[in-house]
Amino acid sequence: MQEIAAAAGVSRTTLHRAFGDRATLVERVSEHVLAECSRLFDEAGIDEAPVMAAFDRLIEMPLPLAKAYALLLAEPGAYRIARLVEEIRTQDDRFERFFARGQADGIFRPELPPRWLVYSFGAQLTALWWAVDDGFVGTRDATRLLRATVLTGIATDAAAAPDPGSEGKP
Amino acid sequence: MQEIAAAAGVSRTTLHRAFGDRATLVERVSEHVLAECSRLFDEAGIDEAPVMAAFDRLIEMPLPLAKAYALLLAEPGAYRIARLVEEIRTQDDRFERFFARGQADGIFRPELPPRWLVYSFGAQLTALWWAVDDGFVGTRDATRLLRATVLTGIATDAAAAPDPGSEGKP
DNA sequence: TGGGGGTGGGACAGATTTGTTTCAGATGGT
DNA sequence: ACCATCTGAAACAAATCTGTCCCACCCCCA
Repeated sequence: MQEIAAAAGVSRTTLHRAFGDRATLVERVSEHVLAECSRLFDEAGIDEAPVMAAFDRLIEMPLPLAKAYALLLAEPGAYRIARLVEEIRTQDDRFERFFARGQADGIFRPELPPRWLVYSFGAQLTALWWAVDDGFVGTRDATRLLRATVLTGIATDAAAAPDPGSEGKP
Repeated sequence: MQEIAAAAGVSRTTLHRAFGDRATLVERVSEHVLAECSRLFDEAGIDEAPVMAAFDRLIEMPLPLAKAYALLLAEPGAYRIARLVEEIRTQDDRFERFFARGQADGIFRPELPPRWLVYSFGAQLTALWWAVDDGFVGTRDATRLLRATVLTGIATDAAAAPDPGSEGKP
């Protein structure tokens, strides 16, 4: 509480006046993050817009939201609030349907479980915020790097298709 | 402490006798995790073995270590121990050199900063543990999914190369 | 000049955590 | 049976955290 108040630039007293209990504080913050996330999904049109276009809008998500979402998932107290757990599950399911739709449309590889894509994408989004925060990635490069890594991976085309079996050996 | 002791199946007293202070406990555990990680890097031969072979050995890393490493990075107290921070930096640099070597050998895309590859790979490794833990990914599929997602991404070959410009439109 | 309304500092009791000590019981080797 | 060693339960003081007061202060508006 002391640290939170200090980070927010207010006193512990004010923090308490604004949110009351500690439990209600995490609840309010979590609700806000989830709602913001849902709003971004809406704006990107992940339910109905063309998959690749929605994907491109999605990866421009503001990084601070990714940070907040990661911190929310890292907060153990959040999992004790049934409504929040339910909401997180709902969002995951929604995101999973997006990837499944992409697979049906031939955009995403069908052999990868859509649920795994949710995890993988989310993890890389968090990693991107972290890398930017640590100063290793510029804000300008962020979207490009995320798009490249998520969509086409890190291997070169030559290395990714070793079936022809004619490269790499001296 | 109470929870840690319970999770370890011992009493709080024994935990204290074994590690003394709480600070020294996190320090000892962190040291162990870092050392284990370094040992796995050695075994995989990330400094000198052929890049793709080392990569394939690396992605078979035991998931519990990824879990422990993620928890270590999530522990705020760890960053107050200068030696640990230094060690983490050393490991990151070593891993970054691995990716740079892969780029020099034509295995990894040269346009992605090696440091970002460290972040992206680490994030997906953590995500994989999480997905397995949540029951969405079987232990048997784990390595395959990680390899596919990291190396070649999630897009189909058709969607990944939209330059020819002849697919996806009805 | 005189209030509202919001804010911070300080103080407070209650709860929780932490580190330590003591003692009783279990284990295992000789 | 005996001793060494380890463990857990309980109790304890010290420290920290939490939630709530109260009061002084500041700022803005009338």
